[in-house]
Formats: sequence, structure tokens, C-alpha cells
Amino acid sequence: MTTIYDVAERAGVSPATVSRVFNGTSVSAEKVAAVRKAAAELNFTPNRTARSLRTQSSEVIALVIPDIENPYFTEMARGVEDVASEAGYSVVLCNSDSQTEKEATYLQIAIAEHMSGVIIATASEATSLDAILSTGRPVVAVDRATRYDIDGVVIANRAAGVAATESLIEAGYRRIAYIGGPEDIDTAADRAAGWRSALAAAELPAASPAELGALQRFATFRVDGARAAMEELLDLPEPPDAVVAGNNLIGVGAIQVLTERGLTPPQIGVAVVGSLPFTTLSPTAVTMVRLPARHMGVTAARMLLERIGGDAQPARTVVLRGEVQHARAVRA
Amino acid sequence: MTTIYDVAERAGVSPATVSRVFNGTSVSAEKVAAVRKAAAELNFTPNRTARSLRTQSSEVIALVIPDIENPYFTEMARGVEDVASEAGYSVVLCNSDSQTEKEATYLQIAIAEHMSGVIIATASEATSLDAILSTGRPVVAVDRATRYDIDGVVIANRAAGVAATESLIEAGYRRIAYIGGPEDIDTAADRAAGWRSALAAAELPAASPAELGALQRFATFRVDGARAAMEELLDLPEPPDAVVAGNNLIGVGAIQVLTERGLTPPQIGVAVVGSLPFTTLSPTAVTMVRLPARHMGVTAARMLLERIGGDAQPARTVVLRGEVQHARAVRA
DNA sequence: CTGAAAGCGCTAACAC
DNA sequence: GTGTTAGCGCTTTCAG
Repeated sequence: MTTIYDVAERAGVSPATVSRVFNGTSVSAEKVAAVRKAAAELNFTPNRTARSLRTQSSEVIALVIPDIENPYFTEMARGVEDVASEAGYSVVLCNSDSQTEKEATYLQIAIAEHMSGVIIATASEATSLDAILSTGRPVVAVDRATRYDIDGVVIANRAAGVAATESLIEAGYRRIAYIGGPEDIDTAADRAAGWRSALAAAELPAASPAELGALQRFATFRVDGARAAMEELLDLPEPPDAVVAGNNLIGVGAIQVLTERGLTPPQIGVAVVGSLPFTTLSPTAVTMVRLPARHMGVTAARMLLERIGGDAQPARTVVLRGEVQHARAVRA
Repeated sequence: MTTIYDVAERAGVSPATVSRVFNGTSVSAEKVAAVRKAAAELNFTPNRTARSLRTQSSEVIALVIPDIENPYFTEMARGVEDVASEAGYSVVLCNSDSQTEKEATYLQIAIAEHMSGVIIATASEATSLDAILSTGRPVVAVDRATRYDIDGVVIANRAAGVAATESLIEAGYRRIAYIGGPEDIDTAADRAAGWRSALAAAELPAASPAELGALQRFATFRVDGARAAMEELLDLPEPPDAVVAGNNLIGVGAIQVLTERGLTPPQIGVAVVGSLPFTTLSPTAVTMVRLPARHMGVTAARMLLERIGGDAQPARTVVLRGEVQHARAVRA
């Protein structure tokens, strides 16, 4: 491992000068040239660990997400990564698997490794950001709001739920069920609230409290949970004629079950809050409220970088809206 | 930031003893207790940066993949992460985006950050591992073999290509096309070779050199490229009656185009080397040669950890086979 | 503009 | 078993 001292010796300058060259402080042109030459010849790369120890910071940010296998989050990660690497930062992707303990471990590592900041889609309401915030490091919340007074980028979830449901109502469906994520996750709760209010606004019989209960299911935000919920719904004495899926994977699960039972959309109406990832389905049959995942990542990364740069304005929350893409096919 | 000295003072011992407690070397029971108590009271977390600088290593491994948005690679990442975190390592996920330069940057960072090792699915044949290997750090290749004498975990790609093609032949298809990834990526080339040899073995007319050329397409390993290739194939004067997709996303793209043209499988035969991620299609219509992505990640991570632990046996290459899941529906 | 020197927090000899 | 001490490679005052 070649160090700053090796380079200094070869270039005939002091280590401090080499450091300055690599950090952009004023050094005379000749010395800069000499240092660069020596560095190139020795194939020198500054040791980031040493720099981190000295400066108490590192050009690394952590991105903590609940499910690395969900394309929604990987798309978001792409956005984060693109702006971060543009700015010379690398991003450590941490998969919390929706577990608060794993999440806490990663947050602890972020501290111990002197990372510059973290972007987090929290596992649940229970997530504690106390430790990381007490170090003074900036934290930006994505996708899910937190109880802390920090920057955030979220989706207009209620509006997305309303839009998805309305699209189904307009297409002529009447008995519209809802399958969402865990009740204790606010994004899931908000989308469900949107569904309820759209039903109520349309004065549909399904909007009665009893019916609402019968037609609503809280699953996980994954394919399997959604499948089970969809099966249940179809086995109801009076099954729904349409369903709103609370996220992309729930949409996949629901449509899988429907397809297996020969009920491909639009025989049963389907609207998804989110995009169907890698769908092989005719894109005209299902309404999607597309969520700007990449943009979310980009925005969050920019905010974090600003904070790392010392920006101290009051915490901001950016709300992004989903874009409705109506099914073109109408009810059979 | 509380340090080892603060803890030492509070516990009435020397800093070295505190260090020993946190590193499992022999310390008397009372002192261990005193140190743990003091550490807990002060909310002490060892500073990993300082440790890394001192030990010239860190409990971090890099996983470099060409496409973070491909579920095949995220599934692999899950496997890596599970065994790594079990062993107390964290993994930095680096998306090379199939670009050799980005890849080189990440590899450089892995060195500069003293990471313990790297698992890499190379962007192309051109990938240089010289710099990282010259530091003595272990590197394990996944999915794609390299020209270096290092550990690797790969798929039996030729066999997978053969299996996919044979499945179509058995189902009665005769004019079987192939859409694969970039020609300069060996996994793509091997799968294509499998397709060719299965065709030849069956003595199909499509196996003539001229036909082979007409029926073969090299796209990207992504949805868009596959779509274009599938369009081309269908617009041929004599279009194919079946197609082998070289990876999961190519399968998605091909089926999308087919569906849009009203040619849902099994009207045209489709076999995919890989799984259709999040498919909403009836799973009976398409043959998949499922690739053990997670297992690959697990195996690679275990090998890497062994090397990090000092294992110096000759380089090993583990070859994993895909598992054929035949379409149940037969040709219309 | 440039060099000397003092650490950042930790570990690993080396003594005792 | 435990303390003392010398760095790991870098940045950053402080002089000059």
C-alpha cells in the first residue's frame, strides 16, 4: 500500500502538500504537477479509512430499505445511487427485511463507520432514529414518514388510493375490495383510507361499515400475503367484482390468483397503487397509479447531500403524487 | 463520540483492556463486567474506522453487480447478505450498470476502504481485477467466469440453453429462435451454444447455419432490447414458432411483445433461461429453467468468508445447474 | 505557499 | 492477565 509519504518523497515535497493536492487547497502549479506525476507512477490511491478517522466523516451514505427484492425499492435505490455517485459518494444498500432489529444494527454501523448520512424507508412506526440523530448526522425519510422532525419524501398515498378506486368506479365496478399492506404502516393505512373515501363519495352500497370490513384485507407488502388475501376475498359468499391492490407486489399476487381462477382482468377489475413490475400482462387491462420511485430516490439524495453540505434550514417534506394510468379495456 | 479511553477511565482499567474485551481475548471476569457496564452506561460503540485503519481490514464486503434492477441479481444479493450478516459482515451493494469504468471505481473504493473482499458479477470480459487482486484481497466471481485464477460460482449455462430448447422441441415446436444477451458476455454465448446444439441434435431444419443466423438475436439483458429483437423475429418472412429467452428480463420483453400481438404462449412456444419475475401469467404456459440465484449468492459468500479467514487452497469453481420447470400446456 | 508535528480511535507488541 | 506505548495514513493547525 503506497502512502502519502511515498508520494511526497518521490515528488520532493512534504506529505502535507500531497494532501493539499488531493483536497484542492492552493498549491503551486509545479508542485501540483510533480505530485500528480509521482502519484500516478506509484499508483497511489488515498486511504479513505485514514481520512475518515481524521475528518470524522466519509463519503458514504447508507440507504436502508425494507425489501431489497421489491423493484419499487431498487428503482428508488437507482435514483439515490445516481445522484450520490455523481457527487462522489458511494451508497451502502442495507436491507432491513422489515425488521426493526436489523434496521437498528445497520443504523449502528452507519454511526460506527462514520457515514455521512442515511436515507431510510423505515420498517415500521417503531423505528428509532434517536441514536443516529443524536450524532448530528442528517437523515432523510423516504416513502414512509417518521415521527421525527427530519426531511422526508413521501407519496400522496391517500390520493393514490382514491385515484385507483375511482378508476374502478368509473369503469362500472361496484363491489370493490382492497388488499393493503400491514395496518401499522402508515402508507398502507393512508391508501386504504383513500379507498374508503372514494367508495363513500360514490355512495356505493359497499361503503357501509359492515361491507367495508368484509372487503378489506391487510396482508404483507409481498406476493404471498396478497395471494392468500385474494383467495379469501373470492371465497366470500358475495365476492367483490374488483380489487384495489395496495402496492406493486400485492397487485402481482392478486392477479396471479385471479388468472389461476380464469378471472383475468377486466373480468374482475384491478387497480394497483404502484406499477406492475416486469408484467407480461396486456398493459391495457389494469389501472396503475404509478409511483415515482426513482424520482423519490433522486430527491431524497439531493436533500441529504444538501444537509451534509451544512444546510440548516427547517425540515422539509416533499410530497410526490402518483400518476394514474387508466385501464383502457372496460368491464366485460 | 465516546472512546475506548472514556470507557477505560470509567471502568478503572487501561484502554488495552477495553479493546481486549471487545475483541474476545482473555480478560478476568470482573474486568469484563466492569468494562461492559461502563460501555453500556456511556453508550459506547467501537469506532470501526479507527479499527480498520489499525488492522488494515474491515468487516465489509463489496458485492458488484451489473444491474441492481434485475431481480436475478437482487435475489443473489439476498443470499450474500444473509450469510454475510450472519458472520458479522455488512455488504456494500455496488451497481456497475454494466459499465467497466463504474466497476473500476467501485473496485478502487473497495481497496481504499479496506474492505475484506469482493464478490463480483463482471460487467464484461474486459473487467480488470488486477488492482484488487494485487492487494491480496480475496475476490469471488459469481454468475460470470473471469480470466483470473479465482474462486467462482457459475451456472451450467450451456446445459440450461439445451434444456430450454429441448423442452420446446418436445412440445412440438420446430422453428425455434433465440434471443440472448450481448455476444461478448460468456453466459450469453454459452446459452446460445446450448440452443444451437439442441437444435442440431434434433436434426431440425432450423439448425442449418443460414437459419441459425436468421433466428438468433443478441440483445441487452434487459426488457427493451428483448422487445426489439422479438419484433424483428416476428416480422421475418418466415417467423419462428417458438423462442428461447436468454435471461429473465428477455423473457419478459419477448412475452410482452407476443401478448401485444395476441400470440400468448403456448400459441408461440416460450422457454426462459431464468425465472419470470413477478409474473402474472399462468405459470403453466412457459418453460423456465430456474436459476438458483440465492443459492449462488450464499455459496459465493461462504467461499469469500473462507478466504478472508485465511483459507489458501487452490481456486475452486462451483457450477450450479438450473432446474427445468416444463410448461404444462402443450402447443395449441 | 509550504513544512513540521500533533493527533483521529484503535490494536498489538512488548514488558511486567 | 494487564498496562504502556507506538503507530495505521491522513488532515490540519501553526509557523515560517
